[in-house]
Amino acid sequence: MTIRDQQREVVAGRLAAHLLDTGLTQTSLRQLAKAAGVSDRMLLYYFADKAEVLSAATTLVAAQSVGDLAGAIPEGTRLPARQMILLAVQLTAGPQMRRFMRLWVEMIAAAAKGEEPFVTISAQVMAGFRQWLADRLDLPAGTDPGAVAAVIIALIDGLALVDICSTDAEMLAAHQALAGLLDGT
Amino acid sequence: MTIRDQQREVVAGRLAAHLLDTGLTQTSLRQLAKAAGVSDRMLLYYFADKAEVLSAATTLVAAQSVGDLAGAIPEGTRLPARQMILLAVQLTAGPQMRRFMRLWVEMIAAAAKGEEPFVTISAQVMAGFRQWLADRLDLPAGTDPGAVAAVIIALIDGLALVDICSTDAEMLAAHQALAGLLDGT
DNA sequence: CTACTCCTGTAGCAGTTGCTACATGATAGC
DNA sequence: GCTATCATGTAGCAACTGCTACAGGAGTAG
Repeated sequence: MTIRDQQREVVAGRLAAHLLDTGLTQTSLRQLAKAAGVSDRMLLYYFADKAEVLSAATTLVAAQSVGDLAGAIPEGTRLPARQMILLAVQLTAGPQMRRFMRLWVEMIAAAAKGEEPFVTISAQVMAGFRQWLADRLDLPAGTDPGAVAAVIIALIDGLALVDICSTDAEMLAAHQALAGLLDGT
Repeated sequence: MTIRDQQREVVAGRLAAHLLDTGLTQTSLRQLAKAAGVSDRMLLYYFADKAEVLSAATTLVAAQSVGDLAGAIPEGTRLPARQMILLAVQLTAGPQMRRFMRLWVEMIAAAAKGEEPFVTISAQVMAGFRQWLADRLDLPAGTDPGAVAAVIIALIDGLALVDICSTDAEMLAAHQALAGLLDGT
């Protein structure tokens, strides 16, 4: 492994943390280089171009976050939709995961603008997460697990969207209301 | 009313259409000016700065879209949560409203980055829509209408997010799965 | 010792950004 | 007719953008 390959990993790790901290607000090459503790010149030596830099950093962030999520759900768990929703909402509302959700929203918006690498990566992460969730759902026969997973993801991501424009108190009330909706049949 | 005031309205209208078409991809002053059919110099004569330009255009878009939505729901209607969800999903999935939802996602992401005028406007639109929806919900006593409205908005907006990263077939299946979830039980 | 590849810093280019200084015509009040 | 405000065009500035050309040091193979 050359120095270059080592640095690629080190830099990607630092940029992953940087993106979790700042979202996509500080993503010029010079800002990224500063956050990674290298010169912008070297950033483009380690990676081909800006898209590859962001690609490496965001896939790493996504992998870490999926890992965190997976760690909180024991292997082999299968839950009915309602309980999965409650668990997922609870997990993603924590301070750690909340930062990722905010970044995730920004990534999808960038994908909506057609910006690479976000179009590609968002689609991959979304598909991966949908599959991951579908495999852990316990559904009635004849139900499409992928489609139900998509709905659950929509609710989770939607709450992250609403969170951006709301107060903490409003979010708390919303979480309670959701529990009530799922509870009272 | 001075020419300036007239132009402010004309330009805002053209920019509203422009934003619905292109999202937030073409939002430099020169690009906005071109879309409005004026020079960038004049854009900054009509409006104080870029934030005010975008503010005028986005509030207009939001007002128009809320109007469209309101037109599809007769005055005085009150629906239980499940039916409201189905109706809202159906309305926002149409080709017209879908463009607004995409723009809306981009606006919230810009708000997440702390960009003005999106922080202010997103919060206003979100609060207004939540109130509007709460007033049209028929809920059991003791339930917080604003909180339930927030959950419904989260689901609607979340579906728009998922839509960005998904195929049409996947979205169709998701809509069916949602109907199934609300129907069963 | 030489040549060659890997690594890294300096400097800068061409394009875009938001915004502004300045000049000029038009119009209107007196 | 004179002055003052409104309206509009031309030109440009300073900052930032992604990216690159070039030079040089450091180690290594022959």
